[in-house]
Amino acid sequence: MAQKTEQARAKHGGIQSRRAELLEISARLFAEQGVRATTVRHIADAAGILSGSLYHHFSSKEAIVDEVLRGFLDGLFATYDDIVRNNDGPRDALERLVRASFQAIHDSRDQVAIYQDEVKHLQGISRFDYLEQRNREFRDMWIEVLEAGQASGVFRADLDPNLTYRFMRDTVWVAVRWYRPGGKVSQEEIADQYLRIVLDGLADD
Amino acid sequence: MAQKTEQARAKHGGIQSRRAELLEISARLFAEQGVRATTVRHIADAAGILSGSLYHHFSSKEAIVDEVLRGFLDGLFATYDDIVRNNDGPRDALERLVRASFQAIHDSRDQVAIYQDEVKHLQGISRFDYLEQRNREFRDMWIEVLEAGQASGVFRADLDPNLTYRFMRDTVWVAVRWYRPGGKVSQEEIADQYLRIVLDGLADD
Amino acid sequence: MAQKTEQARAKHGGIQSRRAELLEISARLFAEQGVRATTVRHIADAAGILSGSLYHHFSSKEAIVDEVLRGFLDGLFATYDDIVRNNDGPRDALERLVRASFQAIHDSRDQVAIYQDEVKHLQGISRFDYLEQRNREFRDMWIEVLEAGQASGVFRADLDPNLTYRFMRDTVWVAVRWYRPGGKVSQEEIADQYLRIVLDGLADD
Amino acid sequence: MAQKTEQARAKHGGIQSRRAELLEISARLFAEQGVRATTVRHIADAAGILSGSLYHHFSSKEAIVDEVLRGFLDGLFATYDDIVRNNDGPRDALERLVRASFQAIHDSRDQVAIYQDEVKHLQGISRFDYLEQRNREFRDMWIEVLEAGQASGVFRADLDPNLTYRFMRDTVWVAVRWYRPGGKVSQEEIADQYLRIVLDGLADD
DNA sequence: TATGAATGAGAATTCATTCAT
DNA sequence: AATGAATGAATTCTCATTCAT
Repeated sequence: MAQKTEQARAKHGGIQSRRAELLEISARLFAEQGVRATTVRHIADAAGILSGSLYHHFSSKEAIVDEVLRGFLDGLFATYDDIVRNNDGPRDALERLVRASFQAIHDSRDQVAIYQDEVKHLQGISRFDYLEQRNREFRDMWIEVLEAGQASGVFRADLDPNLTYRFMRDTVWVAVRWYRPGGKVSQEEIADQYLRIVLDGLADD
Repeated sequence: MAQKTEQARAKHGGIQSRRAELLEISARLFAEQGVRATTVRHIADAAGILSGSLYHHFSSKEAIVDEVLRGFLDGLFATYDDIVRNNDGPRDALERLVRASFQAIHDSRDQVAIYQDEVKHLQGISRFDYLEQRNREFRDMWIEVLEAGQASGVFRADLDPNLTYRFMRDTVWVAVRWYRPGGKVSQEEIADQYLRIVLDGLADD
Repeated sequence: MAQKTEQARAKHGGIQSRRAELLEISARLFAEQGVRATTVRHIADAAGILSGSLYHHFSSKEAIVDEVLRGFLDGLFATYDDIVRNNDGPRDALERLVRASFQAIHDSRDQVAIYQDEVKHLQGISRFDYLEQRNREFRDMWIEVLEAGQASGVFRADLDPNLTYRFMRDTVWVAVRWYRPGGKVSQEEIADQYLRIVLDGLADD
Repeated sequence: MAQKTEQARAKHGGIQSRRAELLEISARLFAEQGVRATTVRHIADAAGILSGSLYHHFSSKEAIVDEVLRGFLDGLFATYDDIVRNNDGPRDALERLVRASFQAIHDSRDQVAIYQDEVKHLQGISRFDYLEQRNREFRDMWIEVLEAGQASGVFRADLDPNLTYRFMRDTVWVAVRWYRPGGKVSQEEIADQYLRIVLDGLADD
C-alpha cells in the first residue's frame, strides 16, 4: 500500500515523474559533455532504456534541451523580477542579483552550464527564440539597477553601465565552469568575495 | 594570367601560404560555429576545394584545431612571460596582464573563442595535453602577481588569490563573446574600464 | 452523464460499435495519407486513445487494412454478380457495371482509394491473396459482358476486349482521385457522361 | 586508350555519368516498390555502394525523387507544348497528345509510374510545388484542344471538357500500371485502340 | 595539389508491437 | 478497454577519412 501511494505520488509529479527523471539525466549529460556530444543513446543508456524509447516521452533531442532550459530561465526570471521590484535601493538590489545568480549556479549547475555553453549555437533556431528574449529582459533589469545606482550616487558615474553589466554577468555565470558544490569554498563565500571585489575594488586604499 | 601569378606568389610564401590561409578559414569557422559543428566540408567549401583535398595539407581535423590553438597559446605565453619578468611592481604587472589579454582578444578573436568554447572538451585528448599545461602556467603567473601585490600591500589581503584570479580570468576572456573589433568601444577603453572596476570598485567612495 | 449514455449506446451496437468506428477512422486516414504513411499512432490519436490500445481491437495494422478492404470487395462482388446474372443484354449490363462502379466510388470513397493505391504493394502478402482473386473475378465478369456484346453485334468487333476492359476499369476507378461527393457534378452525371464517351465516342458524327 | 576515351565521355555526361546512373537505378526502384518503401539502402545496394555514399551525390532521398520527376515533366511539357502550338486542327492535336502520352509511358515507364503513385503524397511538400504547376499547365493545354474541337464542331458539344479531360488523362496515364514494353501489344496499337474508343465509341453504329 | 568516388561508423528518429497494471 | 512505458528493428542522414587518378 505504502509503495502504491509512493508510486501514485511520483506519477503525478510528486517527487519525480519518469519524465522529470529523464530531463534530469539529460541535463547532467548535456552539462558534462555538451549537447552535441551527448547522444540520445547516452541519455537512454543512463536511464536504462533503449534510445528509441526516449521518443515516447519527448519528440526530439532538441525538445529535451528546450524543456531543460525553459524551466530554468522562467524560474530565474521570477527571482530577478522579485528582486528588482522589492529592494532597499540599488546597492541592495545589485548585491541580491549577484547572490541570486550564484545561488542559481549552486541549485541548477547543469542548466547554467548548458545555457552558457550552448546559447550561441541555439540562437538562430526559432524554437529557442525565448533565449534572446530572456537575455534582453535580464540585461534590462541589471542595467536598471546599475543606472539607478549611478543616479543616486551609490555607484561611480564614470563607468558605462552596459559594459559593467557585461563584466558582472560574465564573471558571475562563467563561475559555473569551476564551482563545485560541496567544495572548499561555499557558494555564499564566493558571492561575498566577488561582491567585495566588484564593489570596493582590488586595490588596497 | 594575372590571377595565376597572384596564386603563384601566395604559394611561395608571399603574404600567405595556402596552408596558413586554410588555417585562418578553419579558425574562423571553428569560432563561429564550434569545432564539432564545423565539418571538414564546411572548411573545404569556404576554401573552394573538396573536402578530401584538405588531407593534402593536414593529417586530420584534429590536427587543424591543434595547429590553430598551439600557435596562439605559445604567443600568449611569451607575452605573459615577458610581463611577469619585466615590470614596475605588481600593480603595473596586473594592469599589463589585463591589457595584454584584451589585446589578444582583439588580435586573435577566433583563437580565443575556440579556446574558450572547446578546452573543456579537448582536455582528455592526449594530443591536447599542452592546453592544461599552458593553463597551469598562466594561472601561476597571475597568482604570482596577485600574491606579490598582497605581500607588498598594493592589493587587499582579505581576498583569496585563487578566487580572484578565476574571477579576473573569466571576465577578461569571456569578453570575446561580445567584443567586436571596430565597434563603438575600443579594446583599450574596455581594458581601462575593466581595470577601474576591478582595482577601485564599483562603489562610489 | 449524457455523454456517457451516448457512449454506452454506441458500445452496444446502437448505431456503430467501437470497432466499426475505429475501422472507419482507419479507412479515412489510409485513404488520405496512404497505408504506409498512416501510423497506428495517427489512428489512435484520431480515435482519442493511445496507440497500444488499438491492439485490444485488432491484432495488427495489417489486420485493419484487411478488414477494411475485404468487406468492400465482398459487397462489390455481390453487386457485379447480380448485374451479370440479371440484365437486359450486354449494353444494359455494361451500363449498369459502370454505374455501379461510380456508385461504389460515391459510397465507399475511402475503400476504393485504398484499394487503388495499395493493391500493387499488398499483393504478395499471402493474407491479401483474395485481392488478386477478386481482381480476376471482376475482370472475367466485365470481359464476359464485352464479348457477349461483340458476339451479338452491339459492340464493335475490332477492339480487343482485354484492352477495352482495362481502359474502362482504369478510367472508372481512377475517378476516385478527383470525385468529391456533394461537389458540382453528381456521381450519376459523371457516369452518364462517361458512358456517352465510351459508347458513342468523342467525335461529332 | 579506347577505354579512357569511353570513361572521359561518361564523366562528362556522354553516355552516362555516375549521377545519371544512380538516378536511373533509383527511378526503377521507386517505380517498382514505391518511394516510401524504397530505402536508400535498397538504392545503394542496387548501385553496389554503401547507403551513406549516396549522399555524396544527392543531398537527400527527396532530392533524388525531385530530380527524377522534374526532368521527366520538363520533357513532357516541351512535347505537349510543341503539339499544341503546331498542329492540323483539334482532332490532330488530340490524337497526338494521346500518342505522345503513350510514347512517354513507353520511354519513361518508371517516371510515369512514380508520378502516378506519388503526386498525391508529394503535393504539399513545397519543394514539389512544380508538380501542381505542371499539372495545371497540362490540363490547360488539353482543355484548350478539347474546347477548340467543340467550337469547330469536330468534337461533340454535349460533353463537359473538364470531365472529358480527366477521363482521358486518367485512362492514358493509368495504363502505366499494366503496359509492358516488348509485350504482346505495342504501345502504338494501344494508342490506336484507345483513340478508336474515345473518338468513335464502343457502340457499333 | 586537387578531384571524385567511396567507406564505415554512428547519429537522430520512426514505428509496429508488447505487456504489466 | 485503456494507459504508460518500453522494445527492437529499421530508416534517413552525417561526417571524418581514404585513395586511385
